[in-house]
Amino acid sequence: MQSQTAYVILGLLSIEGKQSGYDMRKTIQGSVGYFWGESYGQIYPMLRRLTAEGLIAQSGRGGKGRGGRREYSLTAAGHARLQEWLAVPYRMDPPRDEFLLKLFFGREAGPGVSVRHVREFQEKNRRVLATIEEIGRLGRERNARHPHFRFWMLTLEYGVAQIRAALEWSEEALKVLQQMESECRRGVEKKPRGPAKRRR
Amino acid sequence: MQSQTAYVILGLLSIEGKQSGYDMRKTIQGSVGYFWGESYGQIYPMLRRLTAEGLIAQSGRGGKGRGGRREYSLTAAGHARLQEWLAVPYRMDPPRDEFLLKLFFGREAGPGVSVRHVREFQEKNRRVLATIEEIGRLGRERNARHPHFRFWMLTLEYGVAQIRAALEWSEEALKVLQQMESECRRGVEKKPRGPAKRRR
DNA sequence: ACACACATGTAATTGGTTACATGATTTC
DNA sequence: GAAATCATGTAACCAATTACATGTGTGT
Repeated sequence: MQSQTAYVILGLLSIEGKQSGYDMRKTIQGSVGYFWGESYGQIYPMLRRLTAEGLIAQSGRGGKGRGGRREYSLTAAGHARLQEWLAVPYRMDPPRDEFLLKLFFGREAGPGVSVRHVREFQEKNRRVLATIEEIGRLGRERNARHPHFRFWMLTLEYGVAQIRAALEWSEEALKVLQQMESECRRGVEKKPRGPAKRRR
Repeated sequence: MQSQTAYVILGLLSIEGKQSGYDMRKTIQGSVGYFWGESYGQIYPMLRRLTAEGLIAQSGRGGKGRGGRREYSLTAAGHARLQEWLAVPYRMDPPRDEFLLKLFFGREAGPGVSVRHVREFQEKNRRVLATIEEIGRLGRERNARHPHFRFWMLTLEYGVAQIRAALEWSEEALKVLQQMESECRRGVEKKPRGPAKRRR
């Protein structure tokens, strides 16, 4: 299927014209960072592969041995390949959410533990929300007339909607869990061996 | 860090008492399936490892060579390990959303392509919503008094909230994209070589 | 001269999917 | 006894992170 990393790179180059591997990582973090990540360990080998396949090419200095900045840009073939990929239905990669997993098994550890997780969840989400909004602010300033702009805004708004929903849910979840916590405490007062809280 | 798969297995056994690898996969699909997946290729090797580490043990028939059902259950050590893991803050695994990626680069292919993706997105989400609601229905019928029940409901409600937000967003997104599509068409009428829509 | 950010790359390892091969049990 | 489904397992492969090693250019 050729790693998705390949297409992030092609896509990025289609927007930015030319970038180095280093640039790409930065750009990714500052634009799609909240829903996509790439590590250098993925990017550099992929740049080689894409060059070998003729989908991208180095602008300017050719080999130049080691060290030094190398910028790449899309070839016609690369551009075609990107468009092909865009037209293919996306596949959902199997979701894995450790937060929900821990919450699901939460009974095993008592509500207090889950309360901590949910609070952490709130904080993380608020931080991500701040990042997204910052990305949006920068984008609007600098790119409002860029032809890609409305597509970017759509992804941004999606992120915002998801996080808002998550935060609203988390308030309700906290209430439920705190309710359970206090039941648990009362239970323990009345009958110390009551609603087993620890030790199966 | 020892694969998360290990903890799904431990967690499952803590709830179900004893299960075979085969059971586990089924159970996972029918409970946490919408936010977690496991393949046999992960489960079986992990069952060996966990047995070797003494965190789970085979109930009943010991070796018995090959073939035949093998049920496992938690050992005291396994139970302790699960609780340890539950208490550790969860880590967010780097998100990767191919749908958003294709939408982000959507300009490259024209709004029509994105419209298709968003429609597909709606359908997928509606299907997942149906599954979640089915899981919820079954859960309420069979487990409403189970001590884990309220934790399960929390994860379920989270899923529902996320999907509802996604669907609401998708309606707005469609409007925007369709607006772009019609602009695009009008543009093309006026100047046939205009906002390149297809064929690089 | 030194520090620091910029920049590229590789090796080791893990995590995971997929496809395949095979055996056991039930049901007709 | 054939078919279906229950059940276990392995091998090949791919994707990805992490830690490490190294080099370059700029400012002080």
